Amino acid sequence: MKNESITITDIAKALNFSSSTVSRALRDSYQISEETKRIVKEYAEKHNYHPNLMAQSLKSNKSKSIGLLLCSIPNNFFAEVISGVESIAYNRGYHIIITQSHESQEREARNLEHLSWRSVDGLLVSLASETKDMSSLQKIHANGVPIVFFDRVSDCIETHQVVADNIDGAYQLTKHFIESGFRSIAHVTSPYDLSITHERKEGYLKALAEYDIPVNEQYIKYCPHGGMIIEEIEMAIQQLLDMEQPPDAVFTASDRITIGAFAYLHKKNIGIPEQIAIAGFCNFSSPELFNPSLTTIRQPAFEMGKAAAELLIELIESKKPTTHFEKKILGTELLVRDSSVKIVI
Amino acid sequence: MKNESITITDIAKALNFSSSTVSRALRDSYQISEETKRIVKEYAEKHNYHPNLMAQSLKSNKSKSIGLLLCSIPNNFFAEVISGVESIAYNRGYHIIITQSHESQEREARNLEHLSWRSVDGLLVSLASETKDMSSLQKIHANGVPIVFFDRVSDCIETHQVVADNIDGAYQLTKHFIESGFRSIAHVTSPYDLSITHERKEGYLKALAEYDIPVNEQYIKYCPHGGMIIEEIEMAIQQLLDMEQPPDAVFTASDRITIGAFAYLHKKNIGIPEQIAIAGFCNFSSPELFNPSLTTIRQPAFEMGKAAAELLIELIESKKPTTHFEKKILGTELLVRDSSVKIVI
DNA sequence: TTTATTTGTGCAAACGTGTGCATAGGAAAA
DNA sequence: TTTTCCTATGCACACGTTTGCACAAATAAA
Repeated sequence: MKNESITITDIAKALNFSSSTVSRALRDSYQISEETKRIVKEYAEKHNYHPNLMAQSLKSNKSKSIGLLLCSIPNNFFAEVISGVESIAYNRGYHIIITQSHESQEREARNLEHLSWRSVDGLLVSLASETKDMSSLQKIHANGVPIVFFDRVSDCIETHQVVADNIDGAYQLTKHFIESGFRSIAHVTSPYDLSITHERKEGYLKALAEYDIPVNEQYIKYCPHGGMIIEEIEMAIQQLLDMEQPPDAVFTASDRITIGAFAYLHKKNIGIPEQIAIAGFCNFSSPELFNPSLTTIRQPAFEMGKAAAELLIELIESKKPTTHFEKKILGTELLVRDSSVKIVI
Repeated sequence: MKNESITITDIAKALNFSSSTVSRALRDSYQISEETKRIVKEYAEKHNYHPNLMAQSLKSNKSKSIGLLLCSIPNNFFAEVISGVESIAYNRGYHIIITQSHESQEREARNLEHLSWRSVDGLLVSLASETKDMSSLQKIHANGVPIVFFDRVSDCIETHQVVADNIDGAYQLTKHFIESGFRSIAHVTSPYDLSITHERKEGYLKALAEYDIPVNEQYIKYCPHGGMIIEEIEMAIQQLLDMEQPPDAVFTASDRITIGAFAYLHKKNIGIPEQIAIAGFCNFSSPELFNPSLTTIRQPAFEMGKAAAELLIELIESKKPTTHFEKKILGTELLVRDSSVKIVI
């Protein structure tokens, strides 16, 4: 890599061409004769030439990199998203720069700043649950950096969005609870302001309405930090259990909340699903091994990553400014297991 | 980022200095008067100047990036490693480029090639289980790119290594099995050639020897693809179960093998731990929720990532060639749960 | 006063590519 | 034959930074 690297100038000298001719030959310019192209390409191939990406970047003002803004890497959902993004980016010649917000608005803003210094060509963003102030994101976007939202989206910027079908997923799960015989279904969910929170609640309410089950606002609990703080999950569950009419089932809205709530019920020796059934959104890898096996709604995380990356690269490479933006909604998968099955006594 | 970006030349023009003076002032060169430095820095601060990293890279031939070569991102162990690496790299001004080998030697070689084209300043490598040919790695290293191994290490290159204390972890777990009353302890492990395989087997054998338990070679099963192919795990377990004297406990050597084996026993309705106990290396996040709760040895993945990144950056930035290399061994944690407890009938 | 030294600044080249413009040589048209 | 046009190539500069060297001005030493 250090010693063996050949430059265009080296090739030019060796073949007695000018560096511009070599450059054009390698890029298949129409101005160069076939003969010359052949000679140059052969020599380049033989000497294992590869363009210096830093020089290209400097010249073209394109870094061939895309920034990824998400909550936490060791979270199965995001890890799968990353994997999906990588699979596309790799083949299109982009590399990805990952930053973690850990749900903190302040870290998110700092990360955005860093990414812009790195002059990324575009951004894939899943908002931190804390985030209310979108100004830094809007500023970057206004400066011409394309952005694609995934998972936790926002309308503060007019651009593509890639999400799971949160409404339908929540609807299917709630419906499943109802059809299994549960009537008092609680909902423990993410911070109030997130897009996913609204959508999942919408699906939940839709199912309840369809079966004429009255909505009990006491049954809906928000976790302001998205479950980053385990106590907020535990408190929510405990409040539900302490109610005069505790729910007989609980629908949890995210990976962390689902696992946290499940673990808390375990810790408190509360029978699942006898005392309370539980199921929710979760991309954890082996919920079938849980005790009892856990009913989940899986999001197509890998595909979401792929789709988001494809849309972003399209935006980056498009010549004319894009005017029509797409909201890509990918289907979820309800996997019914023991934690949501009514046990008739 | 696009519009607002100010260059050194802009500052120079605005303040009527030459660009070299500005450059030196910003880098605190002793040649520049305090007064000038103050003026330049103030202006830079005010106009939100940030150096163009691509230009710096081109000039210095340092990309300020480090390549990460690992098996799979959505594997909790590696996800935690990445997070650890990121936490260090971020603060030291490096960004990381992640590539996945999916345990394939061929993809690993391709990734290495790509990373060298990207002119990374250094590499963090955990070998794919298939890999036998180290020549491409050695070539890159010979060209002056520092490399630090983590987890799956090799002696083919003289450099730093960061590993978990595999011998002790395996020893502790095997000892725990023995002290719980198990005597026929099988070992399902990774491909024969990996460093971790040897070390974990060594700890296993050490514990057996200590308690004068004869080694049954039939009890040791290798998974040539490290469990990427689920069938090889299932076959290994089935072979153990089919033996005339089947083992009463099995020690599994990696995340994937542990989960795969556990799931297979589930599927086959084999009582854990009554018929066969199981425990192993596993960085899965919630093994206490399994049915039964799963005894694991946790590796300090996040710390391993941090340590590896620190060593690598030290290598990259060191002026004189490093001659003394370190093998950093980080302690593991045995978490005893129900899957490894002898049930007395 | 002259000479030597220090201090602060600018010039110009370099890193490796890409590209607008000029031009030499040859072919085709007049 | 002269003029026009096309083809293939080279020149020179730009991208933003860094750095060796030169040099002017100010100061210190002789």
